[in-house]
Amino acid sequence: MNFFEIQKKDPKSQARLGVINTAHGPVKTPAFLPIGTRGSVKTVTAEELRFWGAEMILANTYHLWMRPGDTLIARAGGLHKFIGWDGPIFTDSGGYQVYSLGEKIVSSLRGNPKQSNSEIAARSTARNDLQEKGPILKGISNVGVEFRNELDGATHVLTPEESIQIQSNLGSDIALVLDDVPALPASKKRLEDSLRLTLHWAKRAKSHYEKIIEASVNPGQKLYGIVQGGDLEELRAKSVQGLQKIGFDGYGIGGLAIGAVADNPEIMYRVIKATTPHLEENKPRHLLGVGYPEQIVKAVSLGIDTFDCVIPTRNARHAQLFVNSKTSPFSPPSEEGSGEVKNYDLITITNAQFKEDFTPVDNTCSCYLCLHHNRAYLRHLFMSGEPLGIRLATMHNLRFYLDLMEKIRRAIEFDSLV
RNA sequence: GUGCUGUUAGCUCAGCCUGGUAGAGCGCCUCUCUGUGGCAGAGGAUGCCACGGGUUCAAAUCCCGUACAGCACC
Repeated sequence: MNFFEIQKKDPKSQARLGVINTAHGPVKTPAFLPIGTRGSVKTVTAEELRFWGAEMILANTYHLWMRPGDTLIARAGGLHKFIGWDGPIFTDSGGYQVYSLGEKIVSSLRGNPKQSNSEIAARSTARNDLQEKGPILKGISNVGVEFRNELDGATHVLTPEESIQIQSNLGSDIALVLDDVPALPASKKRLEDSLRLTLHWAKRAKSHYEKIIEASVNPGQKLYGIVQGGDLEELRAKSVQGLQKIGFDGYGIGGLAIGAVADNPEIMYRVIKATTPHLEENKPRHLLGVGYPEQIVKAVSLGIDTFDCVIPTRNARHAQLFVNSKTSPFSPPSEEGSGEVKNYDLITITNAQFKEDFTPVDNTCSCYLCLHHNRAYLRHLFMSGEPLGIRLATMHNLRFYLDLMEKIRRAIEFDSLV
């Protein structure tokens, strides 16, 4: 049985319908992975996730390393047993924290919705500087990344080997190599340096993986390389070549859900378009950290197989819910440009307009929230700080995303994607 | 009944002494969030300054009275 099997290719796009066969079972693709950074998809149970159609979840190396510790989890019998989820688990390498923990330092630079390009550039420069010499993220070097743990103030160095070792102890089904995630916009030199480092780390990660995989908590664990290179197409191609030389079971495509790229998805589409043709067809492709529903649909059409993103779960905690609109999910784009089709509204349930709205959040949805409660009640729960509001909203948004993936798979099957 | 203190934004209060037509915190309203941030931030609305007189070029501010509240004493 191959790790990845393509069942059908869409005749009109690069989309693929397939199955990833992991050591803990199959994952139908295209797939969305709910995020459970600390070994928990916030507020929901494994049984609920499975019921809604989640087949694989994502957990985070860095956070579990810090607490409760990967060796403790290994003693518990691995992450699957520890958290009570016997389905496939995908682990991020900690590479993103190179970016996100630097981000925390410059939080005062965030939050302005209408930023000029120069402001975005200033933020990116600040982040890149911090990534090199910031107080929490003390430094990136050939060796690895030095973090100062916020929990106890101690410094820890995460090396490519350590990241693999931790993921081996966790026993995830798909592991990622440690990568450097540069903020965009960034200079060509910064991107070249970053890519050189990421490839250097990837080689060391693979080498360590080969040494320890037999004795790992999960010997069936697969390893993905991560394509970097910022917004420069030639660097992305170079990145793919470098990874192919090392040899991986699949690919993460990184650095496309942050900063200037998040603000302008066209960059993301351009980079994906320039990347996927270089990748082997029979290896799965994961787009790290993306995204909004229309971005997922578009990325699938460009040849992406799996996604993970905080949006459905985090936005739920921030009172924002996805609601289906009347238009067909895959009707042709009305305007030229991205080819995105936005077929939903993102409502903020705390808005005063819902104070006396006694209708369901989404009357086309069959989740627990929509079947049993109305908007006014959900708003009340949020306004009162009742935890149930967050939980119900999380359930609804995950249901929305997992339904979207089901619709996408069906659309590929019946040639009706876009 | 007498004395003292108080009455300013939805709430809790600052400003009064030394006059120049109002502030804070919370709440409320809106926005932002892409390999997690139950976080954080940005912006916004709201006042017959208890009421009635007076002094003054000008009163939340000084003076007099009234109402209401709290405390103390009868």
